[in-house]
Amino acid sequence: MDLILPGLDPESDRPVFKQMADHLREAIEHGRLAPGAKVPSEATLMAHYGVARMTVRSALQLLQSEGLTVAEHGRGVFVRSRPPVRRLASDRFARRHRQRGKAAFIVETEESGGKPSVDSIRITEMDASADVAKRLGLTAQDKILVRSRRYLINGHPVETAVSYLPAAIASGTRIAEPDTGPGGIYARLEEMGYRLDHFDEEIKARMPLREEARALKLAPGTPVFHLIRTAFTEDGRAVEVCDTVMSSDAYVLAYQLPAR
Amino acid sequence: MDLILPGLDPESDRPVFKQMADHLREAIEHGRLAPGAKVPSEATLMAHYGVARMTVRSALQLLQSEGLTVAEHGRGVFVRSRPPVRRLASDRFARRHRQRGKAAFIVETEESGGKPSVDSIRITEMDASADVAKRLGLTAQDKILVRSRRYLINGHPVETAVSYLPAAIASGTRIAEPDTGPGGIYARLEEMGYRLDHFDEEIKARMPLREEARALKLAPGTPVFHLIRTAFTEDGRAVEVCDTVMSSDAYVLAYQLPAR
DNA sequence: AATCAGAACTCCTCTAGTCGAGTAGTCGCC
DNA sequence: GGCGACTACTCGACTAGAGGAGTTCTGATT
Repeated sequence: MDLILPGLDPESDRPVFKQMADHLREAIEHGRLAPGAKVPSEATLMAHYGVARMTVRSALQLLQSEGLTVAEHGRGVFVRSRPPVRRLASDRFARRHRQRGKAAFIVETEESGGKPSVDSIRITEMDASADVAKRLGLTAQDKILVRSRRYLINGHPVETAVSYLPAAIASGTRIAEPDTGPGGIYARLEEMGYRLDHFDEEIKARMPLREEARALKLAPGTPVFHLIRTAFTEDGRAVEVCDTVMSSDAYVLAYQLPAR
Repeated sequence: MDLILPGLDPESDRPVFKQMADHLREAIEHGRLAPGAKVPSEATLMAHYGVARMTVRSALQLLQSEGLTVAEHGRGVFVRSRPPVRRLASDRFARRHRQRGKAAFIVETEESGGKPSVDSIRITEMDASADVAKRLGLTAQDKILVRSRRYLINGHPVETAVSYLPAAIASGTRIAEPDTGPGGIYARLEEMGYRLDHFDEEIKARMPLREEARALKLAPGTPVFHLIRTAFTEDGRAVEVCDTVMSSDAYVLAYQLPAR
């Protein structure tokens, strides 16, 4: 733990706390402070730089907001170690996977050696919101079945998802029950005659809302993927909209684009 | 500007500055503080809540790190107004677009009514890094042509991109010149006989590095998309890797996934 | 040897101020 | 009318403290 940090540049007009953050950031990026390593304590940094506590805290705050460190009350500040990421391939909703009998999330997680679980399953019925109605080609009068749940890997939450389906299709079916059975929602839809053709996915990245940060136990400085997927049948009808929020450091998304 | 904020809850064990941030966040999310509106000044908030200046600043800092507000020195703190987003469709690299003679970025931006521009074009040649070599199926000995540039819309930077191509393919061609000509790199590759088949895209979201934040003039609390695209020819050869960093609030990415 | 109490160390919240610097409006002078 | 000085207001950086609460180590006691 004998990290060597440069001194401050009194000539520079860069604020002291930013200079300090620069030094630490540089040490992290060059591996002198490895993932999981302990960043010098506030007291140590105060002494080394000869500054007040609040100045040290500003520097540490900056690094934390950049997602480089996490502070643990009573223990110290540590360099973030990125958790193993899960790769979402573009063929993840292919029929051949669906027919093997498990939901996409379960299969993928087990294949990569993790223990998948799902909790907070809630099913309600409500009027369609404007956005969902538009995506499903419905009007505001139409009823919607709403299925929300949270996905975890090894007990660690990574994703929340809310599916919206026309009540006319899904109400009273197994889709409206907590356990949708082998292959999940999409397998049930196909059994019911809605042959799926393709999905449209729309991806945004942003900082999480407060509830999202809580639900996914996100460290400060972790953005989320906000993904909205619409499922289309072979006759061009939208039958499901799935709105998911994913911890950005648990996922890499992968897609294949045609060049022709 | 007669925003009404609740008082503090002395019973709560939630820190004062977080309670204040909650109030302001709630006002922003419910539109009582509209995008572009001025958040009450530090002095006003000090008086309203009866707290010290640093406490007010902690609350404002929190909102800023969540990407909800921007502070302007000497003017005030304002609710962030999201810039118009550009949607990247999954067919954006289809041959029919390429053959119309302009690069994908230019066409799309003009279609959505913006003025596209490209700057900071730099072309170098170097040894392949391990990651790029692997993606291109080369060894560390192979030379790589590196094309980096920055894309702007209406003078506002939105994306930086670095393309890596085997020097054996691209060196000495128009791809190694600042202006790659109509249709861009991909059109040149196809002219040279490399018929493109598909692209693999890999998407991560994270907080920007310092240089990225500077190059894209990102407001604090804005994550970036980090997208790595590999171009494959019809015979399965990787001919280009493009590493791009995009301001997350300038883009929505859209993809189509097969269900079969 | 095991356990418990305390000390030492960590980060967290908050106060009460100082000085600095950018912005914008007012008001008087030319 | 135009221009500059002044002033009030804004956020930015920093100091020097306080008490609190969670963690870890250590040493004494059983």
